[in-house]
Amino acid sequence: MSSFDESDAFEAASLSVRAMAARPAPYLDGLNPAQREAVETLNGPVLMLAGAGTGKTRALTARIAHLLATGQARPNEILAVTFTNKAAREMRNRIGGFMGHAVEGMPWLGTFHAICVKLLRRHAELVDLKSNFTILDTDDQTRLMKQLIIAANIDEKRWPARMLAGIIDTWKNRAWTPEKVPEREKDAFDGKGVMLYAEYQDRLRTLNAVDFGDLLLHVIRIFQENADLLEQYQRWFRYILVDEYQDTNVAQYLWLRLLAQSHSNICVVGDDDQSIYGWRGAEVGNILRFEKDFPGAKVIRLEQNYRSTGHILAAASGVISANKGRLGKTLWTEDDDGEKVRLIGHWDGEEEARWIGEEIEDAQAGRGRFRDRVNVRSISLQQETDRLSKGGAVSKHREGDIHKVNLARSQTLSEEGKHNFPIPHGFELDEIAILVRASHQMRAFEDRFLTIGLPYRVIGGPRFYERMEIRDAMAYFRLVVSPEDDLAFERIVNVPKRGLGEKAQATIQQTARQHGVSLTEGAQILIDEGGIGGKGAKELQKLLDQLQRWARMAHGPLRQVGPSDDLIEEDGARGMSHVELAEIILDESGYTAHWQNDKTPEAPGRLENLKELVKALEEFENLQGFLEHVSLIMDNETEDGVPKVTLMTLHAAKGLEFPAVFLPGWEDGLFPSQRAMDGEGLKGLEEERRLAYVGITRAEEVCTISFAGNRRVYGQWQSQMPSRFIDELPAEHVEVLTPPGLYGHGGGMSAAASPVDGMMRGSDLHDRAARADVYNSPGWKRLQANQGARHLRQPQEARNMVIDAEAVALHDIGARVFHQKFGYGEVVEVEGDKLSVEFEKAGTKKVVARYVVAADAAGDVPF
DNA sequence: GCACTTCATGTTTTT
DNA sequence: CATGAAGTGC
Repeated sequence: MSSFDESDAFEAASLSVRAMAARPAPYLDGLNPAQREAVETLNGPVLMLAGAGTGKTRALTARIAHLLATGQARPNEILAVTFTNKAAREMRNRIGGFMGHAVEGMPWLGTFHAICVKLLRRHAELVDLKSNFTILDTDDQTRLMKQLIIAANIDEKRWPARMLAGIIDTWKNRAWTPEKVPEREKDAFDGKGVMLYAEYQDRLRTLNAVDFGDLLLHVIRIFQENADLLEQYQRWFRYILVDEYQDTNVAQYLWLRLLAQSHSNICVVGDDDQSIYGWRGAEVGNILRFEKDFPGAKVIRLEQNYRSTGHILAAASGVISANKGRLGKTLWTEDDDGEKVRLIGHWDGEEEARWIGEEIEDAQAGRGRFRDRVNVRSISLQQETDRLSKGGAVSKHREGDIHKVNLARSQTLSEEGKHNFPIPHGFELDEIAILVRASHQMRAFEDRFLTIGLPYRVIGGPRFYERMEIRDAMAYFRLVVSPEDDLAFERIVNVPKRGLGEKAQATIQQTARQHGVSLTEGAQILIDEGGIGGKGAKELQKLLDQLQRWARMAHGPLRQVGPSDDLIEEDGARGMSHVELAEIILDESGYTAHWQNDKTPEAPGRLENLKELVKALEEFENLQGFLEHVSLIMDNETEDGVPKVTLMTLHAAKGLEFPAVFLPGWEDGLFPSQRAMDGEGLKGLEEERRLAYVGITRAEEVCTISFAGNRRVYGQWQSQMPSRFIDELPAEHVEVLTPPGLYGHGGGMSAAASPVDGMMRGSDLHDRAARADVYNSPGWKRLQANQGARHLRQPQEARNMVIDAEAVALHDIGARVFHQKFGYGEVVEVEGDKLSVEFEKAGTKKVVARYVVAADAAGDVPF
């Protein structure tokens, strides 16, 4: 569990304790006046402008608690919409905390999509669907579109399916059905976009399927075409709350407007400065226009920030103030100024990763510049006790209104208000995050952290349910649950290989189409007609039989349909759980074996994932329930309890907070990203700037921004200019650290570095040019002048050299060594200061010699 | 139908 | 550079 989750859990728990003390309205405790107003203004439209870290979720959940506690609404009369399942879950938990018991009901608290699924299952027939429709994910969508593109005889290379998917998605975000796509967009996709869109919708209807966009659009259509039904729901949802309103797209806006227009009891919460999903269809305009859309709206600004120190907040405000057309908020804090935002330039991306790695090690151990760190910070008692108790350093308990906290020196403090806590140590790893603009930037850090054995976790990346093996397995499950799921059939007919190649599959398609049946049935007909022979026919028949058998097993008590003896015997297995069934399916289909026989390095991991999938099944009643769940939920957080540094994109970081944040790669072209600016011009730049704002405001205590003078982009070394956002940082809130790689080396950097490093650095000429760029940036100069550069520490290279000399001498081929992360192994190759080591558990890895010690000296690792 | 090659491509991604 | 998709040869 990450830090924010835990602190929330604690807060919820402690609040529920208060509730039991029978106070009248516990959810009002500790709210500031603005929050309180937001909670108590129940009727009419409310726009809650909540800046970063201003207790938005707190206010939102308290508002719901207030609605319930005052009897204004019953739990099922509140429609509360979020964007993520995580946010919905958190809200549910918090309300539970306020109310002192689990919230029964609240069936309409969820994501837009989850709520729409619910509505659509009820009224599917109104849009020509059956209520058991399947929800396609992006992969299914593109495959389907690819078929349509090929069928329409369009060059699939010039007009790829992914592009069409993107276009249609954009249209759906704007609530454009094929007929409503405006004239100016009609030349999209070689002029065939609209046609393909219409065909795609047709295909979906025949497949009894919808995509994510449809969930919204179908419901909108139902409401528009059935006034009585709409009215019913308008009456039903007496109060509407929307989180992250700045992220809503046109379709979501229309959806909300339909439901809210009768009573206008709609409260939206958002921050225009944190709108970072414009490229995905989010319309900042929705929040900017709210007062016009809902006349008489009360605008409440939450401006007191409880998260970041003064300097951090001021730096963030300075950057965002460059944007135009903001609703405008002035964030302030009672907190101390704290440490200034730290800014540092590096020679290149690797140096940057190396430096951050060392900073983290120092911070973690309370070493180096963190050694004397006694950070006095005003925070709430809960936060502090929670923070410290994670390290097992303190115990905490309550006596009435008094918290007892046993720190190194025992302190007794009253519960309310803020206190100054000396923090006599650095940071735990899970209090540190590195936030990057693009996920490929993570690599440098992963490489580095692996080498030095620093535990890290990557948030985002390929998600669990998007992985090939998981999708394959789920296709099997889908097919068992609904044999007419053609997309699932296509996916797995030949996985594992059954000798059913392109040709055979095309024949199945053809047969199915001729008879107007599903692929499963088509395949059976094909076999019966003898249209397919040999090994393929045999394998196909086997698959079809298996599918039927699994389906019977899935349906519990069997009707007397089993024709053969062994099927009857299988009936004995009717009490079988869906978990066992899943295992059987994966086994008998040969899918497990398929990966067991696979010798690629990923195979073991994939098998591991399959095991996890089966484990995840346990939480559901049956396969159907599970499939419904995963089609909407795509999150994936596995925790092993080891504190780790978090690596993620700025986008993924929205809504989170960390005591220490590193923001690397602030270079023009990277951040702000060139593409964002090319595509959307000023609009794109402003969104990038909001991203910068989001990044800085994630930090509670220490925020470190960095850039590199050189970076390898697509294999080519490029010299980089510091980001224009660096120019926009208000100098008085920034401390410039001298880049170690650029200090005290003269021109002899390449020569002084190790041979390997020397090679990686490229020519001297290039070096000089790049260095000039770094120092010529206006922002850099200004900051230098303002701050006066301070010497930071001994240059990195020089420190390493000494150790390297020892390390290289120590390890020869054949030596048994120990590595902090990979364990014991044997040196198989030596190249300068890099060793190839065959580890007993981790396989063969390249590591830097100084991070490995002779096996018998494993006790005193030199870091 | 499969293994090996060449070739283009290269943000962000709540559901 | 490094990854994935499409193309080529067996």
